[in-house]
Amino acid sequence: MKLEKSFFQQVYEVTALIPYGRVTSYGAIATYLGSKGSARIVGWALNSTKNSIKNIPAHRVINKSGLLTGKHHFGGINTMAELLTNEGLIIKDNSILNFEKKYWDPNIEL
DNA sequence: TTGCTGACCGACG
DNA sequence: CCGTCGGCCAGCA
Repeated sequence: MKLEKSFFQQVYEVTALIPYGRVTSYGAIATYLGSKGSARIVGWALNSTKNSIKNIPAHRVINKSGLLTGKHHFGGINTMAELLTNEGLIIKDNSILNFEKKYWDPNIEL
């Protein structure tokens, strides 16, 4: 299959496929796209999602430690945590409880 | 056009 | 355990 889409575009697709109440990591998406070391780019792409008209659940994407590193960029410091909490997740100290159980890996699910 | 930066991750000392 | 560095891709001055 030839995906001539840009790395960013692919990030949007994968992020949009994240099920409700699930979370994944930048590295997982990067790995799924074939660029393991491009985890940073994933975060950069998600930053562009704010500018995008599409409703991308970027709040479901966090770092591999289950830490909400990107909460600063959601307009509000608590915005990301509240969004996740609203989905049934539990945020404690900027980290997700039961992260392993709520973890959604595109490499496995897709 | 060149160079720096950014929501990360893994390796090394 | 903690600090530092390289790699990856795209946007911007």
